[in-house]
Amino acid sequence: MRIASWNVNSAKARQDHILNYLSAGSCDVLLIQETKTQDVNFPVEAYQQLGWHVAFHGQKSYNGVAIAARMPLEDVTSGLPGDDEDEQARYMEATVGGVRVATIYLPNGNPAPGPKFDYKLSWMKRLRARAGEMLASEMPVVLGGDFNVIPQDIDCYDPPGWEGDALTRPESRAAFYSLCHDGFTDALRACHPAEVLYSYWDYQAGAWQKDNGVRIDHLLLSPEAANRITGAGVDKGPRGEEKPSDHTPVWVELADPA
DNA sequence: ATGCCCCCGTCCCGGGGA
Repeated sequence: MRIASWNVNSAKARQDHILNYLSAGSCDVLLIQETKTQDVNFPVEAYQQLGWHVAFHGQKSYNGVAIAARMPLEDVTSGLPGDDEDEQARYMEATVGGVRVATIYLPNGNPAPGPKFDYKLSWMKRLRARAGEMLASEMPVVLGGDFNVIPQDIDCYDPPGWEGDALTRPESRAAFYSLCHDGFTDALRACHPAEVLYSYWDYQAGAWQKDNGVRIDHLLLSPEAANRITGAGVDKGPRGEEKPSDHTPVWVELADPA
């Protein structure tokens, strides 16, 4: 089973890109972020016509996540627990093919320091709490999405230029690695320990052409899922298409359960 | 030091993104 994650920067503006990606057999499950549309306007019929299942959790203009899958989606839950006041649509879970998946659009957190950075860190604390519950379930778990964290300097084309940014600050990296210390595996880094891998290139200043990228889209696997990894990588194709998202998909392949 | 570009919306500018 191949699970991919893609921040599409608008489900409607990127509808053809997404459907082409699914039709091409690129994955079995797609974790989608930044749908930027309310649930009432989500183009659900387009997915159903392809024979795919889809669940979505959105809001007007900003944020929004979705999960598309060949197989039925079970036990869908929307929203990250831990703050009833938080109305930003950034998190959803489902069980598909026996794997518990989460689609994550983690807050950017800039400017840092400041209230937006505080929100990012508190959100990551809530994510760690929820992730701990999922670990305890001993299900195979895949946390996939736009984490808005550049884990290491190798994941950034210009580390000095990004110093102090919310995506590279020590507090952000520590919160990301606390998930790893708890037992989650960064699938792309585990499969490619020394390779430069990027998943996002800014629209501006010819970043894509110059390969000025960063790796901020991640797939974190619980031990029960990590034991089944047969490969992981970046699909750079979609970033080079006409009117692309500024992110490109990352994927992990899991062997069938033993 | 700033903007480059792109998305959205009771929409032709401004807020937000990373």
